[in-house]
Amino acid sequence: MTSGPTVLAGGGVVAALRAAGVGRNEPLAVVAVGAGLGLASGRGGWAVPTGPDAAGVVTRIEAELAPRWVWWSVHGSPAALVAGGLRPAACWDLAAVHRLLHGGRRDDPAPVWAGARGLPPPAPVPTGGRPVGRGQLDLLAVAEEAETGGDLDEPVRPDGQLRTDWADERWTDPRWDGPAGDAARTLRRAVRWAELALTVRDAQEQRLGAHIDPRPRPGPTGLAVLTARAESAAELLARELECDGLPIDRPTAERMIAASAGPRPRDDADDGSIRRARDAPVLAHLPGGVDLRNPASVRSGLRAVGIDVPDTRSGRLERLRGTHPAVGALLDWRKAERIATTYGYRWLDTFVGPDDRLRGSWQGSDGAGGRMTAQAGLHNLPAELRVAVAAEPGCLLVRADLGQIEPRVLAAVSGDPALARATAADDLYAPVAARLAVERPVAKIAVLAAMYGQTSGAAGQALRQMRAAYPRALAYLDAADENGRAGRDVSTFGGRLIRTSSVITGSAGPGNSTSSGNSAGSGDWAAGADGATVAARGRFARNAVVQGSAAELFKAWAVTVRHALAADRPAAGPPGGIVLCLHDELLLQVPAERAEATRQLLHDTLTATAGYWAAGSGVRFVADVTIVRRWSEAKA
DNA sequence: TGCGCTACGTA
DNA sequence: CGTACGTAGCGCAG
Repeated sequence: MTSGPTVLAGGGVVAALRAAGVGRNEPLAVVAVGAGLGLASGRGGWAVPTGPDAAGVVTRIEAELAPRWVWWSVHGSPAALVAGGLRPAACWDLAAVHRLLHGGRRDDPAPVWAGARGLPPPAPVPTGGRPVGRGQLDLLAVAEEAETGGDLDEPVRPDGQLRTDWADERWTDPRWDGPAGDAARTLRRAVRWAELALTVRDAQEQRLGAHIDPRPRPGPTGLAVLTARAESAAELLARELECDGLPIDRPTAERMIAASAGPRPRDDADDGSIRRARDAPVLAHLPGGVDLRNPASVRSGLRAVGIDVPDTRSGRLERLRGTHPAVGALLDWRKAERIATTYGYRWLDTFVGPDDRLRGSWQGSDGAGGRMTAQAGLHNLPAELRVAVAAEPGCLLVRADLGQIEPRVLAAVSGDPALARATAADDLYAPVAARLAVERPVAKIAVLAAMYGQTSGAAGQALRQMRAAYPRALAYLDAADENGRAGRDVSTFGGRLIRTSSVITGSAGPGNSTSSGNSAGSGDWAAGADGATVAARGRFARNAVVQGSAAELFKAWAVTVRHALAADRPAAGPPGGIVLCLHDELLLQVPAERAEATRQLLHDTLTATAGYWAAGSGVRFVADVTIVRRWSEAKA
């Protein structure tokens, strides 16, 4: 270590790594800095001055050696590599695996390191590089760290935590190198940083391997490790989705927006008159002075024409469509207004690039159960706008969705043999209905009520029947509910820790009203909450174990599809790829002549994924695949 | 300016 | 008093 890492020329890096024994699927940590790359494997560390071609060098290593790339977070320095075209087959995302093991949504190296070393999590550090949350105390801590940390080339503080000025990955601080920087020294730090990443990975894998599988399964690698790999790849996929975008037929999008919002306004005054024109048909049915964008005003306006409603939600008003012309006009207006405000010209101009691709940021795992999330409306595009999502010339869209994934996942994770038998049917609700001796719609309500915790209405009786028919599935859900009520953390099937004790969501979530923030310890968690809040936390946990496990299966499938598509990459022409992930649905764009083969690929990959994910459970998963030009042509 | 509320889009 | 998420406009507090 005193002699420093080996310095490799960019051209000779593949040969040198191969000579050192770096091979397929073998962990190889990478850190990209301005001057080049820091690489580390179990066989050594290498500094690779690349200049601006870092992505090219890494891509060559990938093509020749296909290691398992290890990075602190794909949102960190590797983001530039992905943006530069790197499309690796395998990776290990320390932050993603950290979230799997410890819950939460932290993405910065400091808590990842702390988690791997069994240290308490450090205070959050925003992009600015300064801790937040306790004000001056943390500023003092930073100063203290600089004083007591000793060697600036040593990333670990005396207390075992990471130095924050290392963790923010900006090693060109003039305190160290002077304003001009010192490229060689920065590269040495990058290698050290990569070596640390490798130690974190090893600790994570050991911890994952120690996870006791909920059900016995064949093969040497437990589900937790496989899930860690899939979650890592899902974060990578998220970056790729950000880069590649969703193909949009811009003229059609413009036409759809114009139909709802009117023509594109030339200026503010024009915008005002277009808005007034949109409002006019509704206001004609209401007394003067009503503000359509103010629910309270709308409610009093409706009362003035004899419609008395506690709120003006569309679900409530829909039933009153026939009673007064104002109702229908208002509902139609609301739909148009949604397009105009959220998915209008501003949305188009902001998120659809000159190459007619809709791009937003993606998270591979967010929220309670670790679903993927996306911005820019990618996850809540109104159905009527899907007509504007269209394959480019020479390509087709392939849409695949997992049928009834949540009850099937419930059957797998709970190990309920009767529910597992029901998954043999394409329509799971049919055998459930037969078993409960009820109509199919009732069976569906009963299953959903069990998973979501609904207690009111027709669900009550059906729920009792469910409990009798599928006791093991219901016991699994009830246990999650009870854990949530008590503030005990729960786990998904793949081993994701769901912290019921500190999650903060909306008012319906477990962290509402009186218990502001996450400061409350788990001890007074249940005691301080009222009955409704406790019940909400129970429902949250009940749902999270199913939704979260389903998210893991979905992502495992998605990244398997991604991998298979890359292996199938045509010699010439555009490669096929995933362009959208939507909880239980994949949207692919592929060359037209490959569409049918892609259909088969989707089924095969699901079989393979479910084969290990739900091994031994007897649960069948099904995908519905349609090949279309436009997303709207796929049946819902 | 920031936050809670209402509302509505998706799964 | 069925879950999760993202986005926008309004009203209010600061």
